[in-house]
Amino acid sequence: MFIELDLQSETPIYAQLVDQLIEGIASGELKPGDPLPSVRRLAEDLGINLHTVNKSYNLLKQEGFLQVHRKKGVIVQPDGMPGVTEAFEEKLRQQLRSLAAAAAVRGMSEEAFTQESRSVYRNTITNRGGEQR
Amino acid sequence: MFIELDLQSETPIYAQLVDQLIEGIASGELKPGDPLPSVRRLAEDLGINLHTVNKSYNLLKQEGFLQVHRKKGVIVQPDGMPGVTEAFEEKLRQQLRSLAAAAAVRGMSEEAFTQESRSVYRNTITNRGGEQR
DNA sequence: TATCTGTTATATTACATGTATAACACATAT
DNA sequence: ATATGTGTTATACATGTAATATAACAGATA
Repeated sequence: MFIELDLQSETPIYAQLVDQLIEGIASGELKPGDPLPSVRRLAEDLGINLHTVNKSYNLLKQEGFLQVHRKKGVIVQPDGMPGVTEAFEEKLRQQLRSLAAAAAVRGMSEEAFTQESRSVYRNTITNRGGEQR
Repeated sequence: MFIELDLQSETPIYAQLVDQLIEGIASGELKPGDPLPSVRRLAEDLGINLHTVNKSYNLLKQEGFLQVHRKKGVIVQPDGMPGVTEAFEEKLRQQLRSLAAAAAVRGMSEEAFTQESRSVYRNTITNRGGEQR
């Protein structure tokens, strides 16, 4: 599992980590039941603090993407991922609204925006990391 | 121009304001050359501080969506909006990647995600809750 | 002259982020 | 049993951001 953090980014480290773990699950690189590194191990590997990793893990646990087993440690949710809840749809729409408006103002067409969304979705669930085009 | 702020939201007030002004421009509710309220006026109307409005205006000015005229005050960019820059495309893709992964993990199909994007784009550039213009 | 504009400066409060130690209960391997 | 590793919790500290509060300035306006 590749994880690349940008310590200069305005996006918090714990949020970058959450994003990349979700992308790992979406891409199939992380499968249900797979173990994740311990908070101390991953923190050391990434050169960050234990509590920052713990915060990410807890957020993912709270959303139902991870489980914590006293025996197996932290694993990817093996009993089915959370579905498309009303809360998620609302958040998705709100974020898309912001992106769509910024795109439209800059002259990006409906088709271009829609195709970009489709393209990103495809790259998300298949390829990872590499550049293309 | 309706502006609704959620003071309880985790999204900063200045960012909500930036978003809604861009949506106003995208929808056509705000047209190039249109004047915006003064920082003091808008701050008072919204019940927030002058500097918060000023921060939003400055961000929008810096991105090229607003102009500040010594005579006309703050107006919507009359000389053509910024286009689809490389920096914007990169930011758009990064945000879409996060959304697409979260959607995919929850079982949202490519088609559903794509159609949601298209739908939101359409609602953005057309009518906004019964405005006349 | 008095008022309004954006702008700048300073100060303060509150909160988020990230780090740093330390300790706890539980499980596991030697 | 002892040592080690696990997630978890508590406390503390430094830094930066967000938001507010006053105050002042230069330029435009009525």
